[in-house]
Parts: sequence; structure tokens; C-alpha cells
Amino acid sequence: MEQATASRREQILEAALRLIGRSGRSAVTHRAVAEEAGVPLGSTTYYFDSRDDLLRQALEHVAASEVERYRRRGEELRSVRSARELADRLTDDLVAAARDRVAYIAEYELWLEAGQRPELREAAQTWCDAEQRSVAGAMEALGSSDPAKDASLVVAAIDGLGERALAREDDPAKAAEEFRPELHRLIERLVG
Amino acid sequence: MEQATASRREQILEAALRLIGRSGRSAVTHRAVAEEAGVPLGSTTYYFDSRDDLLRQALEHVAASEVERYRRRGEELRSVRSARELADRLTDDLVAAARDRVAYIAEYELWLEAGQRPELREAAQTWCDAEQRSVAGAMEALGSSDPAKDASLVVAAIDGLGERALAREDDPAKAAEEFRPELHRLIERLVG
DNA sequence: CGGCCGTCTGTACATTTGTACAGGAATGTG
DNA sequence: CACATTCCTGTACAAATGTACAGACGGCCG
Repeated sequence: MEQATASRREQILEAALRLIGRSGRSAVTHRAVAEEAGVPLGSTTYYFDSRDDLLRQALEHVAASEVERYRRRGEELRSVRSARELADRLTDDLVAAARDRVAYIAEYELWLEAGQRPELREAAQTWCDAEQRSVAGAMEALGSSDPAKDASLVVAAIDGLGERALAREDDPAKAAEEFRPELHRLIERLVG
Repeated sequence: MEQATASRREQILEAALRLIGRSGRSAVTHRAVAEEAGVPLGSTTYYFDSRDDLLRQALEHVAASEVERYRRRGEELRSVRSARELADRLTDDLVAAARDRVAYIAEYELWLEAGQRPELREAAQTWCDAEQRSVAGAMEALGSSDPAKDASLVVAAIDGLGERALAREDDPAKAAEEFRPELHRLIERLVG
């Protein structure tokens, strides 16, 4: 039954991610994760070699699922017809991400962890590339002269803006909403 | 002797920041900070009420010094004559930041900590505003139609790009260097 | 049935950590 | 000089943490 095994493992990984989203990577302790996942303490040490291993796999896990999400999102974004439409969709995504902070905070925690741990750089890289690719298709559809580079800029701006939204936790979704005209201006200028 | 007191306090705060830059916020323990600062364990509990207090003050301390740095840098940037010149200066700053990671990583750790701790949001806000203002003056000098908003975009892009550079620690400065043409393109498009 | 094996869990233990606090050293004050 | 006050540090201890591991449980084969 690797099915059951996999779901149990994932149950633990996702509990770890919820903790990261709520209280940062330092909150990932065997005991806290076990409690959050509703499994006994022994489970976390059974499925993962060490605390570091658990943290690493949790970040790789969220990276993998975000890559998949961007792949699907990339397909949809190829159909945009105007800078405004793309800006709207990207802002909607950002607002949604800000609303359900877990994955979004995990992304930033992953960057920082990757800064000190080479094993995580590949995951960070893959995540970043997927995000960029999902936007590049849309930039191409809008007639950008260099879709890859423009997408790189748009994604960098989104990440930077998202960061700011997170730090205004009173209402990060509202903060994200305010970036709509900014993103519009950026995309318009790049493809115009 | 508040002079001596201040320097001792700062000695501890800066040791904490070096630890953050090297191993993240979770590395800030009384013992690790004391050892890094070369002071006895009792000192850290004497100058700071608790571990949380120490972490908070360390982040506020680096925020304050970065605000000051941006204020000075803002003056200099007002004299730029072209998009290329501004892009060059901003890239140089980014390369320098990536080279000496501590303050740069601290910035991101501050964002994340501010996401969960309201007391830190003001510092994050102030830092962000200072960074934006330092660029806004230059955008104005270049004839931007909306310097504040353009600066907001440029700063967001820089922060997003910087994040990426950090995750490629093999040589973050080299990664930052590669953003030079991207920044140039962005600024040119915005003010053009 | 008995034996075997992989899955899983409760417990135990050495470390690490936050923090309180008694008292030492230094400095000022009469 | 005695004394008070403030600054500082070593030590102690409870709590939290990482991790090893003995053994329970459940299926499966002979």
C-alpha cells in the first residue's frame, strides 16, 4: 500500500507547510508537525531522517505542486488578448495567493533557505522558471519582442510586490489588489 | 556612559544580524549571539528582555541603518542623466548587496517576520518607503510622468530579482550582474 | 498454526534553549 | 573612607527539542 504511505507522508509534509505559513520555518519541529498533522511523534522520525530532511522535503513538496499549478496556469494565460487582461489575471492570482498565505510565505522561506542550503537551490530554480514560463507565453501572445526577458521582469515585480503585501498582514489581499494598476502599467509599457 | 552601553548593545545586535545573514532568524539564540558577539551569555539577557525582543530589535536596527543609507543614496541618484546611468547604479548597488549578503538576507527575513508580527510592520514599511523614495528622485530627474509609481515598480523588480540572486548562492554577485540589461530595459520603458 | 517482516508508535535520554537571579565589579556620592 | 547604585556576568534549572530504539501490530508465507 504505497498509496496509504504516500498520503501519510503528504499529510505530514502539508502540516509542516501550514506551520511554515503560520510561524516560519523555525516552527517546524518534530513535535509541532506531529501534532498539527494529528500523528504520533514517532511518525515524523520514521518518515524523515531528521528535522532538516523534513523541512527540505516540505519545501520541495510545495515547490513541486506550485510548478504544476504554474504549468496549468500558463496554458490559460496564453489566451490573453490585452495588457489589461493579463494584468487583471495576474493580480487576481496575487490576491488569491495573499489571501491563502501558506504557499506564498513558503515561497519566500524557500528562497532564504536555498540561500544557505545548496540542496534546495534546484527546487527554487524550478519554481522560479515555472513561474516565468507561465507568464512568458502570455507576453508572447501580446507581441513582446523578448517574451522571456519581459516575463522575467514581470515576475520579479510580482514577487517584489507580493513581498510587500505580506508585510501588511492587516489585509494582504487588499494590499495586493492595489497593485492592479501598477502591473497594468508595467505590462503595457513592456509590450507597447 | 551611554556611549559604551550603546556600542555594547550594537555589538550584540550586529552579531545577531551576522547570524541571520549566515543561518536565518532561527539561528538567533541567546547563546549563539553571545558567542558571535564575544560577550558572556548574561549580556544578551541583560540588554534584551527576551529572544523575541532581541530578534525584533536586530531587525529594526538593520532597517534603520538601511533607511539612512537609502536617504544618502537618494541624493546621489538625483543626478542621473539617463536610463542607462540609473540602471548601472542600481545594478552596482544590487551586486554590492549580493556580495555582502547579511543586510540583504536580513531584509527578506524582516519581511517574513513582519508577516506574522505586527510590531515589525512599521520597520518594514519604513525600509520599503525609503528604498522607493531613493529611486523616485531619479525617476523624476529622468522625466517620469509618475515618479512614485514608477519607482515602486522598479524597486519591486529589484527586490524580486535580488531574491533570485540570493537563491543562486554559488555566486550571487554574478547573478545580480546579469540583471543589468533587464533593469535598463525596464527603466527605459517606464520613462521613455 | 508459527515464524517472519515491514510498518508504525510510545518512551527514554542527551542536548539545547530561554530565562531568572544571586552576587561581583565598577562607579559615583556623602 | 563607607555606602549606594548601576552595570554586568556566571550559574542554575525547567522546558523544549532531536533522535534512537525496543517492541507492538498486522499481514503473509510455509
